[in-house]
Amino acid sequence: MTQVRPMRADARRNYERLLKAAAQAFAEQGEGASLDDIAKRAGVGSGTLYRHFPNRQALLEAAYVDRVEAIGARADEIARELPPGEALERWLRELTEGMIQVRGLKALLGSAVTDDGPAAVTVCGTALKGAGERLVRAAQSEGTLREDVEPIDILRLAHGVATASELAHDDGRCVPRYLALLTEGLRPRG
Amino acid sequence: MTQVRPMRADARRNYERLLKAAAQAFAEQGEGASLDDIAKRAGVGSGTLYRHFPNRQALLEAAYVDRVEAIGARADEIARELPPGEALERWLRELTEGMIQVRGLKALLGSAVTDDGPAAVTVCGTALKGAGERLVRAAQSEGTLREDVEPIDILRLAHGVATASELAHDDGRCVPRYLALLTEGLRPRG
DNA sequence: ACCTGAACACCGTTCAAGT
DNA sequence: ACCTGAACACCGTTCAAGT
Repeated sequence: MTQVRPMRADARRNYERLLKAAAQAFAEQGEGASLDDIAKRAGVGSGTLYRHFPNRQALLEAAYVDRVEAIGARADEIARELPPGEALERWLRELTEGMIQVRGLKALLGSAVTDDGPAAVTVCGTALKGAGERLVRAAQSEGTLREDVEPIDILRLAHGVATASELAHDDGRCVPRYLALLTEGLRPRG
Repeated sequence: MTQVRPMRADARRNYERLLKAAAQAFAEQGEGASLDDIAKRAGVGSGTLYRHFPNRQALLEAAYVDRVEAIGARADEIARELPPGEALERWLRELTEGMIQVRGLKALLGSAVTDDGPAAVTVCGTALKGAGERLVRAAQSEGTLREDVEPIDILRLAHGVATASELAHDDGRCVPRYLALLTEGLRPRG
């Protein structure tokens, strides 16, 4: 195990300022927000940003982990309230709507569920796959979800539905319809 | 009708060189290919590129119209060979695979089917909507496609499936599976 | 150990000067 | 009428100098 020495006080402060500034910037301008601008907002040199976050992806992930983990936790809440099939549907709707409403989140989740070489294990990715896993298996045991579907498929398809809905430029009003088509396709053949 | 005066010989030549260079660059590097690089490949000043194509979107569209129109034409060919429901499925598969195999095409088709203000009528968009329209209506009359689905929905969803498949990084090997789920969901409820 | 900000490379876009 | 390429603004990334 690698010992994580505590950050120096100024480093820790800068780190947190960067996260806050990043969350704001991404929410306002989407995943493409200028990194230089984020450093400026945080009152920090651009080099400091790179010291803490080697690339945009890392910053995006750090800025949104909490939110993604909350989505993961929602899966368990919902599972307690609804029968498996409905729970999965419900979670997928919240997930998809989140991707549309919170700018930058879709991009993050996209790369979190991407098979990109061996190092593709991100915190967000594992959180989502874990949450999806439980819902998927439960629905399959119940018999309301096809057996030939993996959690990762569900996540990718949710991303696809979010993308398709975005093309409509109607603030996600067609999400329910597109999701209904998907969940219909996901039912086991009778 | 606006009379289109023929271009001056050198202009016409540059225009074509740009198209060729653009098609190459987009195919190699995706829709993000450097415009400056395209101008250089075409042996032309960067200002000339902007004179002919006001923005990346215009260039991308011009470079790929032929290909998109070919996809549109395929719709009619397929419609002659197969019953409506199967024809639609088949066309969707070719469309989706095209978006994955030809770099830059997905982005173009995405913006071609986007509702983006009143000026969203692009050549590629209308070609695709026309082709989709015929297949969709035929399948609906036949009773193999839900009535509450518009051609534009189909195109957006195909884009979504392509996006979802891309996340797998397996060169589109999961396209058939994801498309099968979609077409299953598109069947009328019995 | 960490920060700063100048420096560099690269890109999109405009426009004065040229034919 | 059209072309060229320098000029400008902007961005990501690196790194020498500083504390």
